[in-house]
Amino acid sequence: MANRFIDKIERFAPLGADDIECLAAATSTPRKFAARRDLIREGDRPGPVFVILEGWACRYKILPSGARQVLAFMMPGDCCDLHIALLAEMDHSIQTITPALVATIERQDMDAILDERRAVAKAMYMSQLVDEGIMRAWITSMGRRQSIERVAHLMCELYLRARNIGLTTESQFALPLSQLLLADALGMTPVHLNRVLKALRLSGTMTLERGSLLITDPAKLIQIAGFDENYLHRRLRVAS
Amino acid sequence: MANRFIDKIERFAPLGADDIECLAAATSTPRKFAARRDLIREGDRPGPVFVILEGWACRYKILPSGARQVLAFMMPGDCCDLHIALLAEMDHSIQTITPALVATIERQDMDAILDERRAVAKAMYMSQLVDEGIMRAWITSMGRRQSIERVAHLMCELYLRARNIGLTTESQFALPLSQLLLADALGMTPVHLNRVLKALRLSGTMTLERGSLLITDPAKLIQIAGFDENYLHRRLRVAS
DNA sequence: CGCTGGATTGACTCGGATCAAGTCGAGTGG
DNA sequence: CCACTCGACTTGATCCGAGTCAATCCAGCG
Repeated sequence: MANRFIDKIERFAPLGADDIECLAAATSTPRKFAARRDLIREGDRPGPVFVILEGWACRYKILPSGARQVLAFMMPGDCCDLHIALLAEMDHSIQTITPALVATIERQDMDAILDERRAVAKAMYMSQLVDEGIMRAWITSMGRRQSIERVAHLMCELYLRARNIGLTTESQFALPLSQLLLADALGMTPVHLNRVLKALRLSGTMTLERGSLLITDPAKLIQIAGFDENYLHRRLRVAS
Repeated sequence: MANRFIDKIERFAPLGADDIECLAAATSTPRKFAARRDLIREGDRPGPVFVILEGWACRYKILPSGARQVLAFMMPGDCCDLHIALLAEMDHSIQTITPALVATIERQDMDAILDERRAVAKAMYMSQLVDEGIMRAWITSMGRRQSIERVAHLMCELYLRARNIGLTTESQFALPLSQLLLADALGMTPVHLNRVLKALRLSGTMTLERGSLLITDPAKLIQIAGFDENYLHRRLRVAS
């Protein structure tokens, strides 16, 4: 049975059979969650590290006004901050988007892995650095990109991440995110997002429908987004 | 001689005399940099970890259009990602804002410290988690806050961070950031930022001039910002 | 003392928000 | 099998926050 977390981590640094076994053991008893279920809420005391094995989740914040800002999308293989247990309180919530299979790693186990398994620790730190890079890209998008560029950029990011874990076929992949959720991630209104998606569709760039994204003109999408193809993958130092 | 980095780190976890000595040694040969000098550029191979001892710096990205997005402000005591050396290439640049005193910690030294000094490692991980929290707050600001709220929120953040390291007097502190730089951080135009600052000044909330921020009505500033006072400090788990 | 880069202000434009109706499709129950 | 409902998606009309363009103003300084 595939473990998408191990698959992903393994891409960052070569792991020994015992490393893999150790990770497999740590994530061997995942739990099933329904869609739209909070795994942890803002204000909660952080517990174990969450690892998404199947399905999608997101980090988000709710503002006093009631507005929601999605901070990150988590797809199979993703996990949350390694040292999260050091904080007294979550500053954001994490919620499933689709039904999901989620493993948890307790703090001591996590610490033990990071201490004793250097290769695993290295791979996981790299993964975390990539996630930070994604956050920086989001800040850049929200601050300095027009809405159509922002949408295109996010789609590039999600496509590449999905491809990295083998979830794409050709230039298409399952993207189970409602327009409302995407709008909350992109800092725009659902109405305007809808218009932007229409424009992208009419220009023959990409089509998002029935939970699936089809990129009809990758070059154009990348050009609209001003996407730096290096940003998610080639930046990683090859085994040093 | 005060070492603002140690002062800051020490607030996160109790350190032994030997821990402090070790950090002091690691940052004992800082270098002076002029203002507006890149410490490292996007595309560069990451080197040592930078530690700002005196002065201000910022992380930023330049878009193909030439627009700049500032990703973070670094003040005395701040340092960049601990595991930065794992990446093949920087995805952003770091530049001094004012003349600055910057120490560097080589990769092996950093690894050794994180390995052997558990208290130091813990404190530094907490510091990094706080920085990540700040990034999430920035994403939230850019996505879901009006410009005046965004400005107020950033000022609250900077004030608190400055206060934490003892750089404030009453409700005032040195803020050597030009309106242009602030605009690039807030995702707005300098012209509009100027108007927002004027509005905040006229409403008796705060005044930013000649490199110094004076908060005349803290309660009002917090209220405009929708600032969660917990977000930078009380979230830290007290020595566990 | 003129130069230069930031700060300030005004006039005008525009991207995206808001408000308000629909439309469409998957369930659900009669 | 069809009416009913509910949530997500669409579309049109209008408004407004923030961007753009273009002058000044001003302080530090070579």
